[in-house]
Amino acid sequence: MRTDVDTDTDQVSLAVSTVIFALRPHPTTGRTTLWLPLVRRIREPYEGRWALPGGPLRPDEDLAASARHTLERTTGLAPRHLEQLYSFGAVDRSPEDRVVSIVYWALVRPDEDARATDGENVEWFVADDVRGLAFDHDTILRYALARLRAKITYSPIAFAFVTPEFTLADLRAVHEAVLDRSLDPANFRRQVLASGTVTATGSYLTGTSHRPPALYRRAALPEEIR
Amino acid sequence: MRTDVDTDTDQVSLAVSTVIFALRPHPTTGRTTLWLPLVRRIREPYEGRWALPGGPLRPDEDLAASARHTLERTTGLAPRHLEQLYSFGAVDRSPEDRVVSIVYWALVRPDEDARATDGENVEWFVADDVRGLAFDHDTILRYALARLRAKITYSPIAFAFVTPEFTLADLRAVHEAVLDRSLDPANFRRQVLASGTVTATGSYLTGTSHRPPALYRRAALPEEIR
DNA sequence: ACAAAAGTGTTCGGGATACACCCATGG
DNA sequence: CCATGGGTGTATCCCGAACACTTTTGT
Repeated sequence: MRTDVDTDTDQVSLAVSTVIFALRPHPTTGRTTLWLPLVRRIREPYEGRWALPGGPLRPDEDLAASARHTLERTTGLAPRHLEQLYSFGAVDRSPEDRVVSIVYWALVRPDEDARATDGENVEWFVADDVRGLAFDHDTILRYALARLRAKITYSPIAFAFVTPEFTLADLRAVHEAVLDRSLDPANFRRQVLASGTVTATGSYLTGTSHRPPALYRRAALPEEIR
Repeated sequence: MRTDVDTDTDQVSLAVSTVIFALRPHPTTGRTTLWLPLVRRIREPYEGRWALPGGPLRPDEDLAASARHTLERTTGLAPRHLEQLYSFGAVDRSPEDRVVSIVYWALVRPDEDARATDGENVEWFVADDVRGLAFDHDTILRYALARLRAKITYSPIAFAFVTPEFTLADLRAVHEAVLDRSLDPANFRRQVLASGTVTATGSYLTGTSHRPPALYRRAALPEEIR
């Protein structure tokens, strides 16, 4: 039991990690699903294991800024959605030293993540298939997945996964990929239009082998919903 | 810009603070409302100002354990509900030094908090009237209040405010106090009973000047809802 | 003409709301 | 017997789910 807390504060270190989600086709089924980039640890503990990208918090940067730096280092891209997930601080979550991790989660667009080439120690995985991560990162990933799937049902975060102009089918495909079930096109359309979160651009997407769908843009939000 | 992160980690210190809510009658209106205990700062920065109870995280204790210790020191009581709220880490939230605070929020019962005598530097305040706290604690308190009011509508956290055996009127009073509006007794009853979160004890509360209300207990939860 | 997806209309059922009304106790 | 809250019944509205049906393009 320590008593000299004030003179010995460096025993607890603080890290910021990020769960980065993107949508890509599943390697076997072809259905669009959630992927995330992981980094291979190059030193102990858990050397050689995959882990969430992260790093120590610098004294001169905010928590979200730290998460953005991590994401930039990993994928080379700026997230369209970045949000604090939870803080994990169990005493034994890291062997030897004591580390508290403040975890963020981010969403990036498929057209963006195409530019993100895998580095030598960075690789993308199907989120639901990931197991055996370093530290308590399995737990963190499950938690992030649950949060994403819950939040997409009541919050307009699906926009982070589509291009600035999109069809309602695009938006529906995002929901279907995240929730892993099909949704009624008619009802989905009505719900989205009724929510007032989209505005029609007036133009239509041509080149499809069927009726051209209307293009929409995200509406200027009168009241921000966290 | 620092580069020797590993050898100089004590520049960012980590604290755990707790927003503790209890229900008490409002001093002027008499209506039951939310109160919380605050501690007066006895040193700089913000000396003399009121602040949320908290303290540095010890290397040997988990985050929630740290919050419990703080709460025990302040009110002398164990919370019936303790939950992580959010982590605040803006660079300028504390002058001079850099402090990241992981904030928890707790709910205590009125019959418990009666035993919590105010210390010389501890005082209870009406939550909605509090302003001018130290650091960014005003922001934190607003955030906690919003979270509590949102969460009570879809999660059975009201039990944390009532005794083990309670009438449905007791439970309704909690909701009304937190949301600050009256609820239809008939509909409230049906919703609670339909939710399956309560079980009738079979006994009734006597001594009232009207029909004796049935007493209920919290049901054993088949599926925990966070 | 046909396929395929866009887009519209309609029905059905469950849950929330509002409110009338009866029940059981103390005074 | 009256006041007071406990407790039940019920009509209404709204919203989501299900699904039939029309529209508009490419091939």
